[in-house]
Amino acid sequence: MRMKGYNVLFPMGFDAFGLNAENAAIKDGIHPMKRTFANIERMRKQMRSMGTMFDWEREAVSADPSYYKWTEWFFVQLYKAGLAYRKMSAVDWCPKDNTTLAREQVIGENRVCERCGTPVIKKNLEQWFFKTTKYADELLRFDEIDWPERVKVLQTNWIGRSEGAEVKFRIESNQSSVDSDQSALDTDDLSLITVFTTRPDTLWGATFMVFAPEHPLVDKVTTPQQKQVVEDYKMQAARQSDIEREAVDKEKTGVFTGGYAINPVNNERIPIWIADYVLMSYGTGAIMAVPAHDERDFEFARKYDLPIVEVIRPEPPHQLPPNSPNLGGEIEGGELEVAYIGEGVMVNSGPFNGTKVNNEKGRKNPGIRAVIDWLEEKGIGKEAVNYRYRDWLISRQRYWGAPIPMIHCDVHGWNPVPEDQLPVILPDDVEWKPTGESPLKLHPTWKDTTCPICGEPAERETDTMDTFMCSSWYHLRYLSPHYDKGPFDEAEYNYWMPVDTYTGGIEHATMHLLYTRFFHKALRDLGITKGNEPMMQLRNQGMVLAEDHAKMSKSRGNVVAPDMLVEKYGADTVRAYLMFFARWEMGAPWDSQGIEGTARWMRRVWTLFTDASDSPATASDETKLTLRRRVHQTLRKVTHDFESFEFNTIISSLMELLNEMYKAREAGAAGSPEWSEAQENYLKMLAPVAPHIAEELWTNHLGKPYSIHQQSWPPVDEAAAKEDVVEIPVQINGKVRDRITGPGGGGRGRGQVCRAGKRDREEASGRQGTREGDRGQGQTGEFGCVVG
RNA sequence: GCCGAAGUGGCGGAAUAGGCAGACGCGCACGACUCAAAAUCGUGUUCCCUACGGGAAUGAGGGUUCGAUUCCCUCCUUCGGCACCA
Repeated sequence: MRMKGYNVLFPMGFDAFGLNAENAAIKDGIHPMKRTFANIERMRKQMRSMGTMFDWEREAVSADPSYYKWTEWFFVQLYKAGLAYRKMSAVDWCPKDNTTLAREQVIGENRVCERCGTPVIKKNLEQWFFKTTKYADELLRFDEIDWPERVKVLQTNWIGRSEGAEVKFRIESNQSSVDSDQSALDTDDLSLITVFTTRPDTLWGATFMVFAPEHPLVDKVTTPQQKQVVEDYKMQAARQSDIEREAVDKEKTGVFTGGYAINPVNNERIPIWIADYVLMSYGTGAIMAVPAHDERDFEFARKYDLPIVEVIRPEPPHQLPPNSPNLGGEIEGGELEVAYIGEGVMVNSGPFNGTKVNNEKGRKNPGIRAVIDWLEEKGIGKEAVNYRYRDWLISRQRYWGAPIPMIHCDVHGWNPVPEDQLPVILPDDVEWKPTGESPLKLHPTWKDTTCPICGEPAERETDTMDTFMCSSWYHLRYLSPHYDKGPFDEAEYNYWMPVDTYTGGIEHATMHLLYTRFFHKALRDLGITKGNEPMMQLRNQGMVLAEDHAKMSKSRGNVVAPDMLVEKYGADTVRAYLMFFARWEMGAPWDSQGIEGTARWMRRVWTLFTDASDSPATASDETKLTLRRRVHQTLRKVTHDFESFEFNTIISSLMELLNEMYKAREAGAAGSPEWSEAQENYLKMLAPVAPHIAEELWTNHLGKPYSIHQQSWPPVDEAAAKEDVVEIPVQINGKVRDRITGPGGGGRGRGQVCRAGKRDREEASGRQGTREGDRGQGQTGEFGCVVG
């Protein structure tokens, strides 16, 4: 890119806070601060030895107070904008790391901690959150960015948008309610319960309601007779781990509360049950159950003998294709065998009987659209959207992170640390080894401060921030890491931002990459950043696995150390091999033998350029033209492949061209202008791959001015790259029958169909005797070809 | 169950607006140089066959086409994500 005349900023920095660093420090017994900065120093050395061209002037380190001052500042800005808030809820807790985690940091169906792999548990705690859900809809839009489909799909699934309706059900007044506070139930607000459904068209089939066991209204609806079973069930549900509870194949369980609700569309009295298949954390924690058209409700209704009312009926059989399977059981009013999820017409649905229902979601479905309009008109429900996405929990009960700059006063509650007092410095004299408590809480004096409102004694927040907070804005700090009047210098921002190309692993898809997009959009609304997206082009690199096909890790002892390789083979070979040995986006297991081939190539490059066998050019014109054609074809390919991240084929093209050059020299091309051009272009193409050898050969053997890295990228001479003869095979029945040659037409843009003739296909087949005779009988086959 | 990605030699991987599959490299075999080895250079290396010739083959099976790794349909396998989300 630099050789193409762009000003490129390739910064390097260290996201040095966080569990990884802290846990490693605990293990080694070395203070995380000391350990972290020692590690950074070692990595800087490794990077330099690889010949990387980072702009070290712009290095940023998130664990440095000059950095986390602004991490804290951003927190304050978000707090002031109402995007940071504190709430009590059931949160994920890692029992090994002794901290809460964000929903994104709980991985897989075993629900393990993203850092240490320990299964997480739920705890009811009051924690700080960022209101990421406010941006859910906008985060689903990717039209401005060139990101891999994979990442977009992962983010879309993670946000999990579903369209439907909210419907209000009245809870029947229950004179004999367990709750002694009768008045609570008498008010309209509390006697209404809202449910979310994606299928409002099935409302007439709602024959019971189910609450999550933890639902706050459970006690209110439970009758004295049912109190004991309800309490028992709640206890049992609470004891179960999430994994047990969420196991899909588990048989559904639940108990009747004794209470009833009124289905607002037909005033039917329907029983209210509690069951653990309804989750408190999604929607409103209560559902309307439509057993005829929902598999889960169906299973539950069957088990507990609850009524099943069919409200969607498949179209009459004569409209179905013959032999189509019985869609959802008996149509003639009998008992359904399974829940029917497909399309059809509404029945038993009062004013909507006969309305068609298809498989579309939301308003695109005529049945759903009609019912939503009707609900809104009647005031008993409205169109609604629900997400599985949650707000971002950022509190960590850990030491090694940026302090959350908030102060709690008994009188004035929570208030941010005044901006002129930032940063809140992370003290280094704490007991940072694990005790199960927030380390900062145990510091004798650190938390003592005064309330910014009244000046009376108050306490600091002793939790620290999730490190993903640090990494949500580090691209901005690179712009001006030494700037102290703000998080970044606006002039630099205007010059560089947004990030043109961003690379990283796919594992960040629903964490860092989602957080940083949220962060950018939130800052945009605060007037701090511009544009809608922080990173325009994203490419994911694969992972280099160890030779045993496992992930490289110190504990497995299968790590290949880059500095050892550099020492053995030199930086150029290591760099080139890393580009060559696997597809960049895929990654592959390391192959320590394969690097020999790349080393051999480097030696052959060296030999070709340093052998003093440049005799007067004796090669034929054809040899020279062919050489030139190969050079420009390679140039075209290499230029293209750099842009599309196909680094492995860059190396193989350069290897091929080198082989061609050896042949051309053999044929006496050395000394000709074409030879010189080939040499120059070869080194220029080699320069980004193997910077050291390219420079050495450029300045010392070709005698060109220093530095090759400041040369401009050579343009492709399309005329020279053009093949002058193109041969197209013509095949019949998979056999090559004929060949047609024509002038090379410069690659693309061909499309002239030439009718080379007509031939009876059967005759052709018969002549080869490879085809059964009844094929294509009597037909006249026509074959064309395309000439370039 | 739902969503997504990927299946090509012993290995990493090439080739997709359809055009001689296996580029390039690893490994392996043979040869040259050498007293010898290493390095280097050269030749060969998908599989099968009555082998100067022919046949099969890009996860499996169909389809479109003169021609399919590439486009369409149905499956299978592997990996990743989500999952009682109403």
